[in-house]
Amino acid sequence: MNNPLLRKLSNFTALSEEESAAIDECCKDVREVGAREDVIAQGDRTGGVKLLLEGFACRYKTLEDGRRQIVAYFVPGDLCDLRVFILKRMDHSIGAIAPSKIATISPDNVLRLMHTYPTLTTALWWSTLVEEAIAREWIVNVGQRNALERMAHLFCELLYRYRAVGLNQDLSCTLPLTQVELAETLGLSSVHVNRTLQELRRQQLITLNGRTLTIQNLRALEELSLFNAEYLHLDYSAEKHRDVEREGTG
Amino acid sequence: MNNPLLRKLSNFTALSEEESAAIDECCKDVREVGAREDVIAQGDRTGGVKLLLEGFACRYKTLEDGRRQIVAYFVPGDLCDLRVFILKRMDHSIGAIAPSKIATISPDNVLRLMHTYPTLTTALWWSTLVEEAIAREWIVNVGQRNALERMAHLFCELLYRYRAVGLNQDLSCTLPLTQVELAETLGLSSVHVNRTLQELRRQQLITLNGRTLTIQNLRALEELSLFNAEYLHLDYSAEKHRDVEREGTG
DNA sequence: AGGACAGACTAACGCAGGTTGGTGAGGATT
DNA sequence: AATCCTCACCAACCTGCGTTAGTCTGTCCT
Repeated sequence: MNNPLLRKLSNFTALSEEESAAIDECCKDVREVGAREDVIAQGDRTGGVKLLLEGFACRYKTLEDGRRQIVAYFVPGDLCDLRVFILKRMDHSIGAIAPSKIATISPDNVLRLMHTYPTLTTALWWSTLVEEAIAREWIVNVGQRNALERMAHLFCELLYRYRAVGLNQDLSCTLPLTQVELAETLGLSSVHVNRTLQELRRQQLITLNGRTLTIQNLRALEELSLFNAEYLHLDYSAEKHRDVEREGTG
Repeated sequence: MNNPLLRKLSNFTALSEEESAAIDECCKDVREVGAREDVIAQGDRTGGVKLLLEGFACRYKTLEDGRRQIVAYFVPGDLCDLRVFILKRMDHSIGAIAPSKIATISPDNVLRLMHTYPTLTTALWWSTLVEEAIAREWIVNVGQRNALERMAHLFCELLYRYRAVGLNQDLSCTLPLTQVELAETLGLSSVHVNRTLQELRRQQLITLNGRTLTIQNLRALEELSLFNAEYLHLDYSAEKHRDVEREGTG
């Protein structure tokens, strides 16, 4: 199973061979996108659903005066909203941050998939509900947390999301963002992002080398940022773990 | 048509008598909720879909240390997410701000509605896509705009949303929020909300009496806040207007 | 009538984070 | 090898907003 979407959905429910194959079959239309290249631009007519297979991308909105806010990250396995084709135009852009591979799934294929496989439908809805929950948490992040907490929270979220698709290395993951992009994500200036990163390193919570983020002390980072993973709704994998524990003790 | 959901959906597409009746039929289970009363609390098991018929409500998240962030408003006609029942637990709360009437639609009814009426399905998906777009815009709001712009933007959004369900009076609408709640929405302190409201009044952009917000100069308020209504995706009603214009001139 | 309380509003002060204007290292281009 | 970029990083200064600690008004109790 090298399709990250399948790995992601396995956090919600078990999928049959047939269902997995059906999804795989829909991910044949793959495009490579360079770093800092737009996948879809604000104002474009909405096309098919996009699935990030490899790389790193983001949703962002640009204000008329040039200020830019990144409103979501895409890690491999993330879909842009399943029903975008209902809307006429994109109200935001999607851009690659690292070089990426992106599959386009046609509306027809989405509808056919969901019509044929009820389990899959539920699993796909789950993934979009999680995406919405993340958006809400980001509002909390910029609205209530200070710079240090914000950044810590973002790093916790990233690690959990990479874990969910098996793309972490223990407590490390790739972080292909520049400090300016981090600033545009967190609603801070790039100078202050720099200061804040230094503070997180000074407190021995993280290290950064090159494009790799390593979390030194996840527990402490979670406490600092008041991180609560419930909003990621990784219930099934949690249950699996509990089941394994029960089997072990019972 | 006194069901505000129907008025709202009419911004996206025309609905038949039968479709309208089918929705009405699903909104029989109505509950009255007092001001500042929770409808659903964080951690609750997810039940049916909620529809606000009258009043004003919000989604909010509370951090462990007590900080609270309001992440969405509900005006009449707004649904809480159509597929919540897929998730096990609520990761946030929904609370009434003004005394409200709330209909609960069972998962069965949602699924049946969507199975029977394709047009309705699309219209309902549209409404949830708009909800997500609003959440993204709120991230931009707290991330990029300063206090004055933030509040101006919020007021513009509220007016457009009230208009979409015909509950505005020209440039006025109800604003049942306290300054503390506004602060929790905008990621500001209540003191600064007070200062900012005064500044908006000083610039003759708005007036407030009692629970009524009146926008004195919508154009200026939109320019100040870099407001762009596209994210509300009120396409169909815009098209209707264009059609009327064409009919008039052609 | 009088007390209690919620909510709008104010003043004074402090600080988190923004702004400006840098340096310096590394990588790509010519 | 010289030039150009991009990006991390730094110092000094400034300001928007938060914090604290109020007052005042209207409304609901009793």
